[in-house]
Amino acid sequence: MSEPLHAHPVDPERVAHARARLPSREDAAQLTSVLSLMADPTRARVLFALDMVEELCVGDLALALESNEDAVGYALRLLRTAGLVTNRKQGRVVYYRLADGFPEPLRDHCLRQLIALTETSTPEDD
Amino acid sequence: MSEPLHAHPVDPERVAHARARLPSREDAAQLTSVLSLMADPTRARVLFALDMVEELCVGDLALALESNEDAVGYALRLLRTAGLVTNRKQGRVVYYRLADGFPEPLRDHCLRQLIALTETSTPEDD
DNA sequence: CCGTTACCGGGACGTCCGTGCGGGTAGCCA
DNA sequence: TGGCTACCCGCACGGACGTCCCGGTAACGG
Repeated sequence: MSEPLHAHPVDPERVAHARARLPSREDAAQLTSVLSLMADPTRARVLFALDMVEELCVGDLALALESNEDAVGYALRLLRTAGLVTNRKQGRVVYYRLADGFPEPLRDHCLRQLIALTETSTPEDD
Repeated sequence: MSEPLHAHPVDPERVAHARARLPSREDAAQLTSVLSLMADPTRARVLFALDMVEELCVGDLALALESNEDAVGYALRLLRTAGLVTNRKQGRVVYYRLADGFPEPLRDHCLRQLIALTETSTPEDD
């Protein structure tokens, strides 16, 4: 059989310690769903752009990212659905910006920190 | 034609501003590749666990996560390949821990901040 | 009023990713 | 030495994801 019956922990203390304060699968899923949203080049760059210039319409966003409207539109749809960005419609132009409730830790600690990361270089990926 | 020729930016200033300091696609890709590694419930929880108890072997890790060895093994393989964790083999047991070069910003600002996020609650996901 | 622009939405397709399964190796124990 | 344990690896399947393509709607302009 290949199914694990690793019935005897090697270090039961640590197992208990870890298991006790580990996020539940649901919490982890919720967390990773947010991370997944940022874990895409297009969406991440959309967020970066909006973090910098506050507000942009779809076409301009596509221009700034040097991408096409399809990709940007799809990215915005997901971000909007998740509540990370909001839109304001003026005439036939739709302006997007980071949502008011955009998680500050994400913005301050992740978005910006991670940009710094890429500037120095991430860990070796060999 | 469906292809956008949105030739005239609505707000050229902001477009230029954003485009100028936007991470390149490669940088973004590199960044998101790291994020993608964390954007998975199993891998994220593995990292959380290792951040707490410093060192765990594969079987114990599976126990702590209440997962199976297959999932954990696969997660560890990717994390190891990316250089985010290191392993130490003692007898037939392999102990894993966060790599020395584990990006501190990731650890301090993301891992822990994000755990706090899930405890209070993430943004509305309606 | 007709055409164009800016954007949204759905469907189809190719691709990647995580999981489960089976087999393989190295170390322990009797 | 033989069996068992802890772990790694490769493969095939299913599902999710992103992109392309097309049609649809609402606003502006002549």
